[in-house]
Amino acid sequence: MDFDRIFAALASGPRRRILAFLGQTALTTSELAARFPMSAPAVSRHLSLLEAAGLVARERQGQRVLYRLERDALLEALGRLAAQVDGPLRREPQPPRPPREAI
Amino acid sequence: MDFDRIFAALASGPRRRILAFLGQTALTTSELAARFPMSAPAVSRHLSLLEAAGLVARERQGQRVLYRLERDALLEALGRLAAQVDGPLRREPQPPRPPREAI
DNA sequence: TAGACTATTAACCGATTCGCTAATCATTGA
DNA sequence: TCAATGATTAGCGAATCGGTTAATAGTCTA
Repeated sequence: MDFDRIFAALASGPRRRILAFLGQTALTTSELAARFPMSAPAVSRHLSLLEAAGLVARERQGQRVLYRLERDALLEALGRLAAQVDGPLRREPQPPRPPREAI
Repeated sequence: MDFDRIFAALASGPRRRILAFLGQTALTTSELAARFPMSAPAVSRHLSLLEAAGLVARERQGQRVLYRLERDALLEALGRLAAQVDGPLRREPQPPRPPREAI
């Protein structure tokens, strides 16, 4: 898992907003660009970065490219950082919980 | 809550490692610097940034300055991002859970 | 296959980041 | 009050980021 790349990607407000949009529904580059005060090439580069981090997946549909959120990758990264900073006292073995509650 | 500053702070690997150390125990600047292949001024600047983001708190003790992790601020930020990207289907009202499990 | 449309890459620019060393500030204690 | 110690700030250079416009690539359709 690409921890460094993921948190580098999350450092950008526009990228986090892109992720929030994609959390609602998958969107194409131009659909996203229409929602941002930013050129399409700029959006495209943010998406490339997010894809390299494994936070979004792309799927070509004809001329368009549809992006969707890789929700599990993001939640796993957030959970892993949370675990890292959980002090020893809080890291005592706990009964496994179902995935949704694990993060 | 300083969302932008927090995720900007988390973009740096050394800073995340600092947070992991502070998750175990509070440490002074020089104690941290001894654990990193980095000069004390560099560590100090990372700590200033983390403090500005509200992720650590400083407490002077004589000539030393002790830094401790602001665990709740970090966990709250991670949780808030997680909530932002949780699609509508997953955002259905849920019974409040105790703080530790909320993240 | 030519043209239209979507997406990406290239090239550039200003701002920021991140490390360093040197200098300064803060505190203690002789 | 001066010297020692720990922490921070200043100032510098190399690298990266984030946006722009222009050029290129990929895909559909007439």
